[in-house]
Amino acid sequence: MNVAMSNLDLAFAALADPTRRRIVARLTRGELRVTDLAQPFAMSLNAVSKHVKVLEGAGLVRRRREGREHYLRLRAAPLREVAKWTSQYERFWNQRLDALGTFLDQQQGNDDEGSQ
Amino acid sequence: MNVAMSNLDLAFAALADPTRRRIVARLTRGELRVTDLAQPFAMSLNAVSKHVKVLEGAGLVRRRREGREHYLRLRAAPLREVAKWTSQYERFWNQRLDALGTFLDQQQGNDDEGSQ
DNA sequence: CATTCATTCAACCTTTTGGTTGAATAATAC
DNA sequence: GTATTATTCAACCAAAAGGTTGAATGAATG
Repeated sequence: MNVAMSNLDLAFAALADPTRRRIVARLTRGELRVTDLAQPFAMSLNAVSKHVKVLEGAGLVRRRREGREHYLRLRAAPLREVAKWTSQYERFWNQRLDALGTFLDQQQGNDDEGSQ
Repeated sequence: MNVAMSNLDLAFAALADPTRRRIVARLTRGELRVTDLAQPFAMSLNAVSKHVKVLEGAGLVRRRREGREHYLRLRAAPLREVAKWTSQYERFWNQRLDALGTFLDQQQGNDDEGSQ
């Protein structure tokens, strides 16, 4: 992406890819080397290596070099930022819409509420 | 993105763009027409219209047509999913690393903890 | 009805993304 | 010292993303 991205931008962008979210998930069980990490994925090691670098750039992964092996560790701090941003909207969850929302519901609109 | 994406994929992908996150933020104050929405952005109306469609595709925005005007409303349910996914990692925030993590900290590694 | 206004559609363009393959580098093992 | 192993670097590629402009559609307005 663009040059100067905010931390939040970087985190969201990094997490937008499902493979990278799987990597994050796998790293909760402890450190893994790049090769270990790549093992269950149906893509080249190189591809995984790139994904790791994206996560690293977003601060979601920390790398510890030990000889030729690179151990990756989850660093969840950026996830906290994502959670913080997201939970700003808690009051809008539950479809319990505030004043305006309910008003609009009443005047029928196109109400096919069952979608998604 | 690809054909069949999960809801979570769609939500994360939609939120990866800072413009779209701004749109979401603006919609907390109530419904807006596409034109209103586009007004503060330094890009064409068409570009904003596209962003809205992405958000709609991810279920983050609901559209209500009234004559020629389209009123957009926030639908935060997908944000809840994002929050849920994210908060799986709460226990990793705070650098209070679990068993393995602390073990690794002890054997020094390359510990320049102050970054980001 | 002719205009203007609100919006999308369609085509196009450039940059980014996500993947590939084939070296290069550098540490370990034989 | 020569393989082998772990990883990155570099070049390339196709597809997607994010933007543009110009035209189409369809309501509202004079």
